[in-house]
Amino acid sequence: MSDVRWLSAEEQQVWRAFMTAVTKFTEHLDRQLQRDSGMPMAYYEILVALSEAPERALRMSELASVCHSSRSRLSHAVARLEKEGWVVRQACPSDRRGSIAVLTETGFRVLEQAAAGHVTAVREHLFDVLTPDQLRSLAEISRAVDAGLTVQCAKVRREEFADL
Amino acid sequence: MSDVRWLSAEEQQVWRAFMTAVTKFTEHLDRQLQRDSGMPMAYYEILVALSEAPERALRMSELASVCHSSRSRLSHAVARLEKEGWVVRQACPSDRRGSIAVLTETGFRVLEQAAAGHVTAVREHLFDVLTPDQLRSLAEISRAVDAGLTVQCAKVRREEFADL
DNA sequence: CGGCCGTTGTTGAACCTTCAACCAGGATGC
DNA sequence: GCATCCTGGTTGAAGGTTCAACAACGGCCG
Repeated sequence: MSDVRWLSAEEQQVWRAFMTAVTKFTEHLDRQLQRDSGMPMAYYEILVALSEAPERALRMSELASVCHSSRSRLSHAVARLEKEGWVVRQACPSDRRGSIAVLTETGFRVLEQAAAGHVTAVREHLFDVLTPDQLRSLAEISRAVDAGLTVQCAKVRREEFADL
Repeated sequence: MSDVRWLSAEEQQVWRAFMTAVTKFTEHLDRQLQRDSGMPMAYYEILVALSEAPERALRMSELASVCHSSRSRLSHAVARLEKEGWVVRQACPSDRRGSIAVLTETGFRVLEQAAAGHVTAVREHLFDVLTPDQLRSLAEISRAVDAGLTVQCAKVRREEFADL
């Protein structure tokens, strides 16, 4: 257990700088959306996903995977979005278990409004403060981290299988 | 209002890759800590901050600023940590409004345990998947984003003053 | 001193997320 | 057909965060 590879002083610096930036950044975006459009970022992303889908509709499970959200979370979220009148749920014709979330016209207009402020904030605090080189790096880094997590999760799933 | 500088296709790709990576990464860390040590990452960071402070003690307001946390959040969090016996609150001798959070011996040991798994996860999914060059980039990028947010917040505060 | 304002910290309500439990419907094997 | 298992989706409770309101204290200036 004591064979932990602790972080060096420089590594700690990088790590903390990273976490600070990410925390402040996402907090800023979240607050902006909440203040200007009355929804947290997770809900905004649900609306975006729906708006880009054919017919502006997606099955709950697909929507969950597109949004990197758990089924449960999505269920609660869509319930709220439905109460606002931004989304409606329809029965799925091909699978009677299924539920299809559809973006309403009202929801689409709300999304358009929200997008303006959100994109502006993203540009202002991410794209405007980075050089083109840094942006390319960020893309690479993001893909590497994502890939690392995906591999790891596959490995964990294999181990779970091994347990049974 | 329509003078929004929307994102180009490439910019959108970078933006989504970034958000996906960050979301998955923080979610992974949070889940790891919750599972193995029974605390969310925000609470872990409170314990870390206390452990590094002289006497392992900090005033609530300082603790809040070190952890980038609101007073309210910290108050709730410390209440929970106190219930676990990991932290105790003492009156501040120099300022009778003040409250001082102190890490207990139990809390310190819990933190040591938690740190092993946490640092391992961070190394595995961040440091191990990035090249030294990418790490240097990431540090720069983080600092740039952080700086951009800090400037912006200062500007907002000035505008609030202007309103009055 | 006494009034006023800013700071410190807590509280409760509302909201969001997580987790475990659950129901209903498909899919598979006998 | 039916027993079994897996999948899709919802629900309620527990825990975390946010926001607004508040109480208590310090600091400042008349």
